[in-house]
Amino acid sequence: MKPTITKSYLYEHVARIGKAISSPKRLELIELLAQGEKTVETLAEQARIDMRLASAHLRALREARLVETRREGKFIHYRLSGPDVAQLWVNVREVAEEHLVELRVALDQMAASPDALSSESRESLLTKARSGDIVVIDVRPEAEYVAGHLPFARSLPLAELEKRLADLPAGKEIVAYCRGPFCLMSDEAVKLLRQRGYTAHKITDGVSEWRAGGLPIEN
Amino acid sequence: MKPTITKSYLYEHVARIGKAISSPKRLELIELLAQGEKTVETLAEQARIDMRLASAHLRALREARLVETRREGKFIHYRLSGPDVAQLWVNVREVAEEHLVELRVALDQMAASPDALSSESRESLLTKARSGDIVVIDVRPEAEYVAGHLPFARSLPLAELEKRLADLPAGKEIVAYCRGPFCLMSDEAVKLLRQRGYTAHKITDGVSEWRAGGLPIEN
DNA sequence: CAAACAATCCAATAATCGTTAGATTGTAAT
DNA sequence: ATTACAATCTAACGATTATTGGATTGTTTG
Repeated sequence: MKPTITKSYLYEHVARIGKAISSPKRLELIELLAQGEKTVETLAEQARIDMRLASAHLRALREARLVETRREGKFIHYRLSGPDVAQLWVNVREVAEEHLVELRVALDQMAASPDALSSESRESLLTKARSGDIVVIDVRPEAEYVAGHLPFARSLPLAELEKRLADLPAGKEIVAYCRGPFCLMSDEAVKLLRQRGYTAHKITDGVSEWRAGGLPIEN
Repeated sequence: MKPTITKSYLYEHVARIGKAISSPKRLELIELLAQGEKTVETLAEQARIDMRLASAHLRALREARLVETRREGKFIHYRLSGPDVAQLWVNVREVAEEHLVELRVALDQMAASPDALSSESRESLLTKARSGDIVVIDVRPEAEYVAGHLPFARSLPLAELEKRLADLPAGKEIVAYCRGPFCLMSDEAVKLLRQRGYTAHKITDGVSEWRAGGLPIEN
């Protein structure tokens, strides 16, 4: 017997996606997964929550078909089920930034340098990076750099920045980025670099924002 | 005293948007509001729910700053607080269609003619409409047509279609549209037109989908 | 086979949400 | 003022959700 399909049945399914992104923890997990495939353990550690809680939230995300899994030995790797999921996260975050004043003031207070990029400055950044005029560094963990990074960027994880300062050319302007507007690693990198006499600033774009802006990502 | 701003505080605010769109009824209200400003009464009637329930859901949407209000006499008119909200609705719906099989099969069962538009076919539809090769009819209530409609479309509400058939040229191909992929008014219009000997089909695009496709909307 | 460990499952609690009913507010018309 | 009516508010319920602790599954390693 065929189930009666009502109009509200359609909205119920779309609401499954809404429910999945209605929890702060799950949004954080999505943002982390937008940086690349990760194990439950890594996700729990990076989101600073219990592994069992992470597992429960990932289950909810999987039931909404926003994430998929792959087993490798003892580990289960989670990934977003498509680039449209990362795009959705960016979209929701942008709507929130546009309409929720509290979020805007919080972002202003947190970020040392707001430096939001318009699409023109994205292009000009790309040009300057290509010509070697500036040095773009990716301060996320190396695994995330490997999974995808901005063009012409080199990997220089925040944790290793201090001991690998020699890798950076002396006179050049440094541009740091990390996971996106909510990530503070690039701020810390800029702070450290300026203390050491470098000319450095950050951009709020992460890989997802860059891609959402229509620009290419390297692997 | 300044509140301590943690990272999770940011995600909590984004989750407010997620919570707002985590209810089927609220999604339906958003879709209705994407057709233009409406009173609570109209929304309750068109969503087929009690006005008090509609009011409660609209309150939730207003607290998430997705809708705004305007008073006019006894009536309170609700509207989306920006075009990005309609765009978000389209985005969430598309993610749901992409990943939730149940939704896709339900849509296939409901719609007589699926006819999803790619961006090329949108352009070619526009060309044919401009040249007068086809007649595009907007079968939504007239108020929604007035609030914004596809280029070259004429208003012919489903409720009046039968008695206004004379308005339609005899030999021409008719293309009907309504509120979007979840709306069945265009299907009913096509059914009626074919019974009367017209060559008619529908497109699933509504105003929001059309705009999300980067094409212009007329007023 | 046993030990170690990643990850999930199960059960229980507290908190939140959706819905309904009844009472109340605000505006316009008589 | 009184009436009518759009809309909101308040209270209450049952249902759902987030979180935690403890037990269990599945895999690798010795």
